[in-house]
Amino acid sequence: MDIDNFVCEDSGVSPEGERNERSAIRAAIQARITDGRIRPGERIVEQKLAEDLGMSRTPVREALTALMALGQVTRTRSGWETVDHSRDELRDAFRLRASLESFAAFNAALHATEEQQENVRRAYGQMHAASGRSYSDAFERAQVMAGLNRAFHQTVVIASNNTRLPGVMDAVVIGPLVFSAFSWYTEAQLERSDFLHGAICDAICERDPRRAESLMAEHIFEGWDVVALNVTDSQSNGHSSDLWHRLQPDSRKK
Amino acid sequence: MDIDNFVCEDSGVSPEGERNERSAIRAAIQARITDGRIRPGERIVEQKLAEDLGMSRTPVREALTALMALGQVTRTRSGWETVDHSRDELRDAFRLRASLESFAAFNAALHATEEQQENVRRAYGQMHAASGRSYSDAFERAQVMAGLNRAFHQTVVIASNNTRLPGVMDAVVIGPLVFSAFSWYTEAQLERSDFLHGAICDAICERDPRRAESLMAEHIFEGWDVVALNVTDSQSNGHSSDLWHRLQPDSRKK
DNA sequence: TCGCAAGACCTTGTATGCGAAAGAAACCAT
DNA sequence: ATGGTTTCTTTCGCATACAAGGTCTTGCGA
Repeated sequence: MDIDNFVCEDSGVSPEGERNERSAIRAAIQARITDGRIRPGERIVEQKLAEDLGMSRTPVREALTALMALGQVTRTRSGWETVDHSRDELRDAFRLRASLESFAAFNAALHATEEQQENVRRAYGQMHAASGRSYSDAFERAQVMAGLNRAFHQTVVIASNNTRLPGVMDAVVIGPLVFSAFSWYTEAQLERSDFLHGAICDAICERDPRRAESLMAEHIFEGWDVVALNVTDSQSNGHSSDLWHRLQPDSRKK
Repeated sequence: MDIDNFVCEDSGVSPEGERNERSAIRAAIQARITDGRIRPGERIVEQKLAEDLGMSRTPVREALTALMALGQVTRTRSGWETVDHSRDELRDAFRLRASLESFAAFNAALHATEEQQENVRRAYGQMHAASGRSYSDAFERAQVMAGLNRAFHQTVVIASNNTRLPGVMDAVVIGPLVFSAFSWYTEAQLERSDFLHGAICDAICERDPRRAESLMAEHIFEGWDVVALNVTDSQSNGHSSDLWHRLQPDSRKK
């Protein structure tokens, strides 16, 4: 099997309902969407994708169905395509995410175990370190940072100890945006983000739910600020990362 | 096709990504789960279900995949089964739901159009009327009330005008519980619920977000109170409605 | 040159076949 | 009688076949 473990961060806490093989396929497709190899609004042909992943249509189809339930792809009259959110939809998604992640932070501060606190600290530490590093190109930076960022937020969500939450988050986070956002951050904004991560981390470990909650909300809203500045008006059509296409010129297959 | 339009409330706002046929299948299965024809934790055999619905395994499989992404069924080592939530998981789901529906109510109060306000009023009115009616049996009552209740909450969610929210709610509401809950409500509790619905309705129409928010949270939490009293300890195993099995004795197919 | 229509091509939706793996049952031995 | 092993049955996972519907192209006529 030829599945690339590229930005292949598995959905994290696999909800114990999927077996690896299966979620690997989904993750592979998801990765293609988040990092921009499949652009927003682009059509997806089952056969092509199947060949590309070295398998038959059936499992691909299944993965796409799951992704549809998570709101990442849609079915058009005939065919699949990745969703291309309008600016309003993006705003909605961020507001919702602010609400949910605040909830997560609040509960993490309340209920996180020692070990989970440690995980949050570690995730923060890694990201803090990574924001100081230098990178060969913007793509690599975005890739690394987005991955670690995702890990941090996921750790907090898990630390909330709400069994239902991780699954729901998958339906809220807009992959491509979080990814390309990191190519939009200025140095100052990156520092600010890092600072808030640290503060959130502290609030959780000091068991200060209200503080963790409001910090997280603020953090997400500031994320929206960055996105809002960079997303063109209404129908976004490719708001997100052309990064991959700009930086990986070899694979410009049509 | 032999799909029953029984408790076949379509997912409401079909996220514009599914076509009727498809969502009808999903709804049919969902209905079987919510009203207890398929019990929590019960195994699902693709072939059986397919025959039962008068179709092949493939579309059934697809529907199940979608339901898995929504956290309503899981894949075991080999096979499907409906999720059987532990008491803790149910608590988590209700807390999350409280958070999300508060968010919905808040935004509904802020952003609902005139027409949407009217829809909320109407949904409340219908449920208010229905709680006065008399019913032939407990099953019918639960069925009608659960349906209208769902409609009311869905209307509020839609009135929030957050495009992302309806889809997310599907992953949070535990079907079987909302259904059987209505067989647990005492007369007083039903009245209380009705009262809160009215208050929520008012708060939304008077554009009082904070009030709508806290009322909704309270409403959900009180819902949890009822559930908490009726759900047996940890691993629930059939906490929910045996209603269907008790009241529809003819279809006791094993 | 442009518009419309017919045809070819492509893509999905559903059904079905087959191999593999899990589960159940039966059987043997201790 | 019980435990372990072996066989047998069930059920899924994946691949593939075929039909229906959509899309694009091409060709003809105005």
